[in-house]
Amino acid sequence: MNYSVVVVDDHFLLSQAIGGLVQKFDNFDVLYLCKNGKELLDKFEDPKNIPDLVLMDIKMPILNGIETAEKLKKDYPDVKVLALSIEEDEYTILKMLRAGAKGYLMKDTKKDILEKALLEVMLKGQYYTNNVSKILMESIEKNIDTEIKDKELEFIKLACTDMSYKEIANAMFCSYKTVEGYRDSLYKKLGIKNRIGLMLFAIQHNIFTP
Amino acid sequence: MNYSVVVVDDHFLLSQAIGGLVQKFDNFDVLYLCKNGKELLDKFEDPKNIPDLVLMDIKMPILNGIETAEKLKKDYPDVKVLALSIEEDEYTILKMLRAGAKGYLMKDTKKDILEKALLEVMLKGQYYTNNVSKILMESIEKNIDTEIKDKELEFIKLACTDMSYKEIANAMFCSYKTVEGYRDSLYKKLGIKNRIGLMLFAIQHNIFTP
DNA sequence: CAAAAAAAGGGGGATTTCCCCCTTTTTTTA
DNA sequence: TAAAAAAAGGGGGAAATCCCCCTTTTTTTG
Repeated sequence: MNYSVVVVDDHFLLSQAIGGLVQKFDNFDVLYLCKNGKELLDKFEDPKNIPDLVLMDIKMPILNGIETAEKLKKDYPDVKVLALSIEEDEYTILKMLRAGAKGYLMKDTKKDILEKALLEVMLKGQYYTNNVSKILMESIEKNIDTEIKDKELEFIKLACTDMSYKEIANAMFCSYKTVEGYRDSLYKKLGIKNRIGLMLFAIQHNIFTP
Repeated sequence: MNYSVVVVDDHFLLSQAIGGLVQKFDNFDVLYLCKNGKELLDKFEDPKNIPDLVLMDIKMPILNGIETAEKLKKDYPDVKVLALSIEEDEYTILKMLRAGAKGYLMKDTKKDILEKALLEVMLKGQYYTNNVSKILMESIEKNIDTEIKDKELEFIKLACTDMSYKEIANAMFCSYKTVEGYRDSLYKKLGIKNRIGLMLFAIQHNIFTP
């Protein structure tokens, strides 16, 4: 009996391609494809649509990968989730793993690595590439008390631009004072003292890639 | 008759190793090794010490590669200069080429590339690796009127640090107002409006590598 | 060598950033 | 559901940054 897999990705071409690959693997069958998390959860209403493993993008419209993974962890804890994304920053990857993903693959992963990852997740419960393991290790070493909120992450990315805080507030649809709040809280918890320090932090943690 | 080569580098181990490589090449002989530009120019007093080609580091004590190349261009225009350095920024490479170097090689260049470069410089007058050609092309496209001075370059590198301008002035042994002058002139000629913009520029042009 | 250009230094004001400490609203959690 | 925590917003002052315009000294160049 093969393991059943569902691919969730808003880029239909990509999910089709990946579905095609998975279908060819010996121990796996593709059950169906979805365009976002909402569609997936709707499908799950019918128990025969619940797969062994979900291969899911992070950035998706309506219900994104992290939110979907959290719901799956709560309501369908037996379904394994494997994240599949291009170039996310360290904190997003970390959040996806905290949300219950058993591993994280780059979209340009070679097909035998994909097969290996699928198998390991089904057999051993998880699969981490070198990169991801490194991020995990570092996050354990350094960031015990430094969890960065979504809005703060968004702010950091804009702060790596030559925009003033006033302009950033505009872009984030919030008040200037709120933006100052994000900045102050980040400066405090990251132990930095100015915007250049924030930018250096962002580069070092792949939040911003120049 | 083989071409004669002199290697100039303050790291004696390295210049010995490179000298050894060059000696083995079919068309080249090593005349002698030098530790800096001053030593080289002293040697040149005796005409039989003047080689066909000088393979020279940029960062050296007493007389550096750029200054030496300028003197050679003036007093010994027939001697070809090939720069040999690790990870310099775009503007330093450009300055070395303006000073008369016929090409620029990374220190970790493979030995057949080194041989190829030496031959091409002797036969065709120049050798540019892909990287260097790209920098040259870009400098022609964009930076016609933007030449960055030494002190400005030094300032940019420090501005990519979380130091305040006061601290930078201290580090550069000059007044705070002078540093402000460097900044203002850079902002004007690069068309940027704040320190983040300067940092982005520095990263894009390999002046600062995070 | 004289004129021109560049480097170094400065004054002063407008703006932005930094760093506290505070209130109200929303969200979490026990 | 009540208490606690977090998010959002704000006041205000000190410091840093930005942006002019100016003088003196040094260097370059015709």
